[in-house]
Amino acid sequence: MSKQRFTHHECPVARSLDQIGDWWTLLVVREVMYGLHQFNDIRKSLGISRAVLAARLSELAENGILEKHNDPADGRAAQYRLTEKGADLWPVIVAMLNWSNKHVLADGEDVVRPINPDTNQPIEALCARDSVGNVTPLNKMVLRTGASASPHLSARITKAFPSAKE
Amino acid sequence: MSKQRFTHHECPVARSLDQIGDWWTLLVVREVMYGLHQFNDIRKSLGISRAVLAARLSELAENGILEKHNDPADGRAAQYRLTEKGADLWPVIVAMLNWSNKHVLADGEDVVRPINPDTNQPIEALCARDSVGNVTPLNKMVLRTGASASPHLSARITKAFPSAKE
DNA sequence: TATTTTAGGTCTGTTTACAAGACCTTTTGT
DNA sequence: ACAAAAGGTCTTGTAAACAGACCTAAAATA
Repeated sequence: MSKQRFTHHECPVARSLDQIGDWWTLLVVREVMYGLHQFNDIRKSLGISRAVLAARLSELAENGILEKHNDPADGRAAQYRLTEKGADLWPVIVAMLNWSNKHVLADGEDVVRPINPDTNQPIEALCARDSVGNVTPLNKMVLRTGASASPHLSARITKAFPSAKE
Repeated sequence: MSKQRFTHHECPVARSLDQIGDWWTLLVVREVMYGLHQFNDIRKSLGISRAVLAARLSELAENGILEKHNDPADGRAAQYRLTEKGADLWPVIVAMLNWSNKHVLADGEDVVRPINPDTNQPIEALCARDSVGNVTPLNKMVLRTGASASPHLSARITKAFPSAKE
């Protein structure tokens, strides 16, 4: 059987991995975020094969994460730009960057850090702002299922996050 | 040639994808976060093949994201538990969950949301707390390179995030 | 005690995905 | 007119994912 996709999984995390979970995909997004917009620039920067990059760019465009534009200055060239959906992957990238800086890189290795430009300070941790404006550390957040969740998932989440009970 | 790994990439995001970017890997972590700790429970919940799950669990354990314990009550069973490094993937999961809820799921689909248990409100957006305690929206954060970055990467990041200049 | 079931795998054969590099088409520069 | 470049596709070889059979040790059952 062919490689399984997560398109029809119930869990939103699985559904997102269906769009950004392939090998290379998130790195292509990151390259565009970091300012590369042309096929060959991305290819050289990543060392990815032509066929795979073409496939990834086309999937990302199909999923509305990137948009392919014609370069007005060069009829051969294409310009890949992030959509709003693509730009909204920024928190995912920052979360992975923080995790990597803390747990993957060697001690003392300092490659790239997120910075608050107002204070010029590195960020310490991610937190969450709720719909009434309260800010809470992420490790206090819990999950709760909604109307579209199956009874099975609701039971699991309720058990895993008991403090989320009404 | 075999599939490329990102172990020796300069970028921390690539280095993290080297550990959590394989197909199924992050879903296995999520299942453990949601309270499944046994091989067969994870397998049935995800519908993953035995061989692939065994490979993923072993890679996750090698990378210090999970720990395999003996079940004291059942000599056959193993207990897979998150390490601190594994638990620290929570922000990544939450970021993907938010993105998926906003951009992947259909309108009105409400499967699972992160909730602030103090206020009982859903979270609106992720934000960042810097090292002096200031909280900023994530979209204001910029990247800056450190001492371990190559000149090439430093130039790219400086160009992509001009507001991060000293 | 003997047998069956369960947990957690490994092994086999098939299909798919990724890698390297050749090749192609259109546009650009000389 | 010719060469180079942009952005691909195509081909071939290897690695990984799939379903399902098989295996071993421990537990439950008869």
